[in-house]
Amino acid sequence: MSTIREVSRLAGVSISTVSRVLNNTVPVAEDTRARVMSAVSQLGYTPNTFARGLVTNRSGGIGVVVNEISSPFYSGIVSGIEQVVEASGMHLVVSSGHVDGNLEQNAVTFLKERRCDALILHLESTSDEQLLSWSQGDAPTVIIGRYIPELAEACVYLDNELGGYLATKHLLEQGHRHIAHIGGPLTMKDGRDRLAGYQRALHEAGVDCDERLLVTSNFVESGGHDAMQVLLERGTPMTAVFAANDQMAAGALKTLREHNLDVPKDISLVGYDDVLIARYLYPSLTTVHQPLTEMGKAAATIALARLNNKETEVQHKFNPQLVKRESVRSI
Amino acid sequence: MSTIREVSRLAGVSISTVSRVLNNTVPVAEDTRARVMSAVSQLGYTPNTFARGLVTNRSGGIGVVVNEISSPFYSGIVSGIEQVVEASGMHLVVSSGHVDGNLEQNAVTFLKERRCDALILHLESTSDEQLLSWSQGDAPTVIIGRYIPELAEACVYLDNELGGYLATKHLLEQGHRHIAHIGGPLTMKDGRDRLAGYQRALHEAGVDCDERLLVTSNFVESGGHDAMQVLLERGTPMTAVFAANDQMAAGALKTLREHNLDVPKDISLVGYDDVLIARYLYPSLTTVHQPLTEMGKAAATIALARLNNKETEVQHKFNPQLVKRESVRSI
DNA sequence: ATAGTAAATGAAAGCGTTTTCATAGCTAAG
DNA sequence: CTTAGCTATGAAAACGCTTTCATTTACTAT
Repeated sequence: MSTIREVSRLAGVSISTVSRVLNNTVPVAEDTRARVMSAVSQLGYTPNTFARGLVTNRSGGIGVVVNEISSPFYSGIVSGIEQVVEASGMHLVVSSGHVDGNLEQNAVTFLKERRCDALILHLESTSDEQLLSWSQGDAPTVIIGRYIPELAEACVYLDNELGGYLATKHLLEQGHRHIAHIGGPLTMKDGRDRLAGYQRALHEAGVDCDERLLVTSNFVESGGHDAMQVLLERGTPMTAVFAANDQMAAGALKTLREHNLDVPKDISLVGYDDVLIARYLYPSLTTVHQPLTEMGKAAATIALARLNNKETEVQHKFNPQLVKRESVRSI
Repeated sequence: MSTIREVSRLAGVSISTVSRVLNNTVPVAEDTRARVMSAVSQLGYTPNTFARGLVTNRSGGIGVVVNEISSPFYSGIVSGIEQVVEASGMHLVVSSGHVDGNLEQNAVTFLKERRCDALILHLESTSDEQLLSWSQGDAPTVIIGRYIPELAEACVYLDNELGGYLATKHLLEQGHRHIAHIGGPLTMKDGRDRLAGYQRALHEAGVDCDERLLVTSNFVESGGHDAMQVLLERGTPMTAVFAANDQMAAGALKTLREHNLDVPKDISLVGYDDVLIARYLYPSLTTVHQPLTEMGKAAATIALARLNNKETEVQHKFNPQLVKRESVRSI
């Protein structure tokens, strides 16, 4: 690896001049600039990141923490972040939280130690207070999937209450009156908000909110499967189910099929997230779409803007959208 | 941020001693070690990565290039890599190739400039020669999804020919004789190998390889959809289809449904990859499973071993496995 | 007792940049 | 013709660490 000194010797200038050419900080005479550039390409010189970082205190890395990269939900977000970050010549350092609170903490600490220039976090088991304290640190911090008033400018999130409302309202409009809800864990804000939206839609329509039509479970396929089982065993009449995410909907669909119930003929079904499987299920799933990639892009844009002390007009609150497919019928 | 100097002052020792305590390089008297450690935690000191890297020439980062993080296929691999890398106290720097050859090049160059200690690559549009030349560089390089004889020790790959063989053989065993194949692009080795396995199985069973039952297309849903359309239009009799990946199988399934053909009653269907959707499709898809996470782990293990000049016994060639679900029936 | 050796520690060089400050060479104003 | 004010460049400090080499101290062996 060649150094800036070798370049300067070959070009017959001082290392300061080489640095200036490379960083475009100060005007340099055209011919010296040309000599330097030619020396650079002759030697195949690339600046040493460490030396540069030591002086500038910038690593060029943006740290990202999500629960689990391999989930379609998170990888959609990461993909959006990546596009923006890489376009700006920086790079992505990824770490997973794996749902566990301690691991989330570790992941963040880890990235901070690695001197990431900014952090983009989607955390579930970490308190608002903790996030607040992290945000005081040197590295600009952007939070995805949560709204914290004190950090409003640093939050990118989806209106989950609205999503729940849209899903339920759609079912109401199709004539359904006995609508069950398979909710996510109430410990998670996403789960609570979607439930709240469900309830608001029912109230607005003057439909009673029957407790027996409500089950909460985990955001995975088996969670939906079990929850549907519970609903059927209760025997409460229902014509539609709104599941708080697509994987739960898929599980519920399986249970219904096991009971020889047809979707949407016997029971209509709505999911949430619009991940890939929603399109592939049979019947394809009516669900609530979240602009994951867009949200990732927005988060990255905010992070970069803060890093460079620039102002940006970026959307913070994203709206979910109902995607109508084949799993709902009107009655 | 506190520095090693402040720690040394607080502990009443020299900075060399602090460094020695922190890196465990040389024995240090028990009481001095204790004094140093207490100073470290009092100040909340963390070593500056840049300064350390400048001396050691190690960044602690492992670079990963895949086509597209948001695809379930790649994120499975990345997830495996991450587990191993993070357990070793290093971190992951991720960059996407996005199928395009130039971008793949860029991504690798980018990571090399970032002084990643090792690289793990899953590339599609890059030649073996290029990979070979990259492997000569300072950073150990591991290649996923390809076998290059000169780099045998650095390759982690799946026996795709065997996978194609298993899928086809299964259909043959169920009594099928007219088996179509929706292949991937023949420019991609994966596509060619799976096709080869398909042909070998047919030959072994003494079944003619009818050209009219062969279509190639792109590894996406619409590719499968179109390819199935072509097969049906040709009108060649067939009772089963082997698609070269699950997404194509899903597309084919859609086409069949549009033509009121039932799977598996009228046509049996086998996919490849066993990504999440395979389980969720209706009927759930018989497919060929690849141990993605395991392969990622293996790749990371090799990279770390090379980095530390250690020997490891790691599996390089992984075997695919047939997963029987509901999309095949015997005739 | 004394030389010799091992163990623990300190001093200082060096890693490759960026950046501040100084200087040399000009141009324009008085 | 002198001097102030630019502009382009160079010299050198600083960033925070690891590591080599030197030094001190404490022991062991003669």
